Amino acid sequence: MFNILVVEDDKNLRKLITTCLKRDNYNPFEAKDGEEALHVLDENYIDLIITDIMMPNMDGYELTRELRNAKYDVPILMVTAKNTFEDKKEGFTLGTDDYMVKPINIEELSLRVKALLKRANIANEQKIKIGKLIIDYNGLSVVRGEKSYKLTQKEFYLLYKLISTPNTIFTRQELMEEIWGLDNESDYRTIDVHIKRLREKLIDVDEFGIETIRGVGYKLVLKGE
Amino acid sequence: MFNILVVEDDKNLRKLITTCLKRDNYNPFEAKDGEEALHVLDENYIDLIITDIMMPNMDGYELTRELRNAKYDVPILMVTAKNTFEDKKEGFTLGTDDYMVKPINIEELSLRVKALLKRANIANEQKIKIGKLIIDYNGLSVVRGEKSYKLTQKEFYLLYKLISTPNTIFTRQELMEEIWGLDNESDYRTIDVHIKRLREKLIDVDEFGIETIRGVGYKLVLKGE
DNA sequence: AGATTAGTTCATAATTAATTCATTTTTGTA
DNA sequence: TACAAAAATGAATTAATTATGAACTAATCT
Repeated sequence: MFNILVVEDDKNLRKLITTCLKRDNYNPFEAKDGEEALHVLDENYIDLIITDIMMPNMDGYELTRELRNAKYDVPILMVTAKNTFEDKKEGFTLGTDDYMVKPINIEELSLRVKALLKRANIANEQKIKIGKLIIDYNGLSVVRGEKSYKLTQKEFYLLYKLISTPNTIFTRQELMEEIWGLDNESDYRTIDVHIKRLREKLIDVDEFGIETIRGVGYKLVLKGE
Repeated sequence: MFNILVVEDDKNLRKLITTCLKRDNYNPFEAKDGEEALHVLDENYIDLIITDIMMPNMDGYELTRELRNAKYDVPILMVTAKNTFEDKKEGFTLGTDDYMVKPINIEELSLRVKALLKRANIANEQKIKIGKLIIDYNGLSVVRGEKSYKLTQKEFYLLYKLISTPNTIFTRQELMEEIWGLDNESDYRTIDVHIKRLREKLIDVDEFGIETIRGVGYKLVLKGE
């Protein structure tokens, strides 16, 4: 599932686009200007950005410039009423990937999003972002900045399961069936040991914690900053 | 210097486009329909294709279909008078990357070509740079300043695959299918041996390292600079 | 043909993940 | 507070995977 950020100050258009994206099985995020977009990007892993140009506070050009300066290479699709060649040139020069002129055909937008995702080669990225932490399914690792915590398969899948639905208790049986398989006969203590090792390895990760619910199972809780 | 193939039956437009491409320091090739395009592609390495849709013999749709069927992933930009949503949908569905409606602004075409090449870069760029290191596809070597590490074909392709998407684990099966071919029956230990030799040869390259993910595969990680 | 190089296979050693088990610690509650 | 149940922990064990050296085969060059 791809995470797509829609940056657009016109609420109606924004809703129209996100609705369409949802229908196409994307996971849309919203921001009403560049500044808000940067915040969303800080907290979430985003696969593609659709942005308007003219917006209050920080416009689409500025947003694009900021991102490219920060070597952030996410595909960007500009959607705007500005139709002169100079405007397009400005957009492309700043590093946008595609440019559509309003009024846009929402279906064409969908096609272009798909083409861009394909070309950007992010066909199967699976990452969960929590603050500055990135849970990287493809790399089986937890990364924050330079630091990378290496987990083993079982450890990672266990963490991934817990973190996919935070604040929800999973019984040992559920975890066992999901990660070890339905027929597995292993002792439930095995899970305890893996939980222990996870806690140990991620001792200085303060974005979340794994809590024991006595008599029930485990849950992962996100911690406020 | 990028090689760009222009497929267009209208001679005037074709010349206009190629002239513009030359001015932008691209190396244009020409074809007047899909069939001719296939011949050009047979004989030359092409980085990007600009194609009309309506042409005699083989049209742009058919050309795109042929190429994508053959798993030929070159970026394609369609330029056409067909402006209905259905036409665009057809184009994008077949696997085109961008779509421009005639009459086209030749300068915008140039911008879009540039954006596409940039985005497709990883796939077509024959050299990858990492700090002072250059991974040279043509020379099958890794070069830093004066020093050059010579790799064999298999070793190089393996490294190249891993380094094209760093921090991502590739299973032995994926690597085998990609480098040895889908039908290959070789032992997975073969990969281990090549990995070993790579590590050996590149022992004093500290820009990256190849990590074993036990039970999964291998991944290449870039080291902090 | 003979020599050189690249690639593969194989047996064995080394390493690591996963599991089990025994013991200690924690927790809820009678 | 004491007790029993549950969970945490450390250590040992087991099972599986990977690394490695060397032999072998195939391909290429002279």
